Amino acid sequence: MGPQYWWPGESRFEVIVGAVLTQNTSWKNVEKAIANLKKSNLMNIKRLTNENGKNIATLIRPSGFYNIKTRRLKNLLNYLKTRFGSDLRKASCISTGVLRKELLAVNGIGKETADSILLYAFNRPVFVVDSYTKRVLARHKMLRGDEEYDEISKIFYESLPEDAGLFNEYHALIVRLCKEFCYAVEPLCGKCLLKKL
DNA sequence: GACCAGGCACATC
DNA sequence: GATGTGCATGGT
Repeated sequence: MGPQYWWPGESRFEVIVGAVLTQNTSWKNVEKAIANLKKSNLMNIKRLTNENGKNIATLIRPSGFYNIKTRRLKNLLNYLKTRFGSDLRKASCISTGVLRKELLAVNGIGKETADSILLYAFNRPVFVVDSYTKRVLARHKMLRGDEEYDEISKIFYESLPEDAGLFNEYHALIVRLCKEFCYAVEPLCGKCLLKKL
């Protein structure tokens, strides 16, 4: 199906911001929040780090959970500032394992958000397990349903070569599958049945 | 008006 | 360790 060009974002920093904003939120809403930040010239690590929380919260409002997401962004920005002096290029000399551990230590950054940042912002060979991933595996009876995050990612690590580019495309295709075809809970919902006919 | 969307932390048992 | 809950908007 050709390259999917993921993650949708113009810069590494934009990917990082989007990873937090999209927590339990549709990407459509996140796009509005990102557009607001860009309009205010705040899609920049140093400027956003120095911006007051109240204004950030107002701008990211469309993405929902705006107060808690503002706090999470602040926590993450604070880590990036103390660790890299807000220069993301400095992350290149840190091992993926260490980077992941540090990201997970930031309050508000869980496994999926950390892995999204690692893969899509830092190009590390990490497989992202999100609700799309789980849905596809579940529909193909590859999950019982009570597996933990690391247990699910293990399926991919044990089946695929460790390759960031491959993991990127693979996950993007899983998402495309979910969006273009019916991967809801039921085997085939009425709407998709009609579409098929 | 109900339900859902690319989570996470925290309280409680 | 497992389960429940708050966080909030916008689209269908």
